Amino acid sequence: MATAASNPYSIISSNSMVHADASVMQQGSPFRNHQKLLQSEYLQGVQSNGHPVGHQWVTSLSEGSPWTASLANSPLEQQDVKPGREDLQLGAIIHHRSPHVAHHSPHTNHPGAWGTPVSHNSSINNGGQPINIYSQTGFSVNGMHGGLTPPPNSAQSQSLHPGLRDTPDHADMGGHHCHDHSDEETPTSDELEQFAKQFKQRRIKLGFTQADVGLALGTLYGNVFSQTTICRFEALQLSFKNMCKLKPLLNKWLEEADSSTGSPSSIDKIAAQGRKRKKRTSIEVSVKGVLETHFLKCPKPAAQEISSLADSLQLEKEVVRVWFCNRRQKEKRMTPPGDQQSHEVYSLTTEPLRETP
DNA sequence: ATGCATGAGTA
DNA sequence: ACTCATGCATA
Repeated sequence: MATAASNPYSIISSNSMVHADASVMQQGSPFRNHQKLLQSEYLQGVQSNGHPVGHQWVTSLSEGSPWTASLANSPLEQQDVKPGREDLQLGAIIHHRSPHVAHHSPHTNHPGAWGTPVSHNSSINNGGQPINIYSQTGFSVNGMHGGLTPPPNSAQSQSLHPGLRDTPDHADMGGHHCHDHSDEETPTSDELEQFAKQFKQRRIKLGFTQADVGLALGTLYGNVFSQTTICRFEALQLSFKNMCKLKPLLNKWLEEADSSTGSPSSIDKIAAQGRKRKKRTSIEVSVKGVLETHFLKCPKPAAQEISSLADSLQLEKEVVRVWFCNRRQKEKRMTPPGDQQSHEVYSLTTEPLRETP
């Protein structure tokens, strides 16, 4: 009796219309839940004739097949294509990441290896140049933070030093100058955890939803993020490297956010184009169990094995393959499933301590 | 908050 | 074909 009564095969339902009015994704912000209001046409007032950057968000989607349309839509990447206005990417913020990333342990039983920050070069190049701040526009047009009246709370702001971190350790790469960037050095997993928690607190206090932050990052720095990503950041459900990359951005936003409390920040959003996406196949719990079992035995099944597995489970091979990919990714997150990084001392089963005043 | 999915970059 | 970063859709 799972919900997946429909055949996993014919999931090519064409009824997956884009309902943009779905506003059910709040994580329970006590303040107010903003709407999504996507699909808004974002028109560039100034359009360069030659438009050096090839950003195509105003896609036309000349698709012929469902989700096979290969649009070169890369919303954001650390390489280029900053979906911002014309005022950011002029400087060619291109930079390359490290030539080599030495990390790849064959074993998968020990995902929590974040205690040892190996050499992670800070691939986040934040020039930190004085970007022009938001151009405040009519803040009620989008129905955004027009009503955002954060209580002038300025009390319990903890002491967060953005950019005051001791260099953890990076003993590798013999013979190189240590750039004296007292800012974005590789944080420790502990610092990340703290920051994430801090960030969440502040965010909520300021009355922003995860989605808001994601959008704001886009308008502020040109990197839009979804609610999902923000959520995962707060929950430390990203890879270590990914966390490191996002931290400075979110940190920046934090500063902006509480430095301009009450001020209308222009939050325009970029229209999300409609790109057909395959309907999410829901795998029955029983089937998931089987997959899990297989995963424990062999996290990386060969193609053929996947085929047979898919066959016996009556799933598309692709679905099974993706499942394994996602499963592997999950193992690599900072907070692996089942592991609770309870930071507070609440009543534990093994601890008779339960006095919470 | 998460599960399944997409796509660029790699090996 | 995999990893990785990321997000739509959904629970």
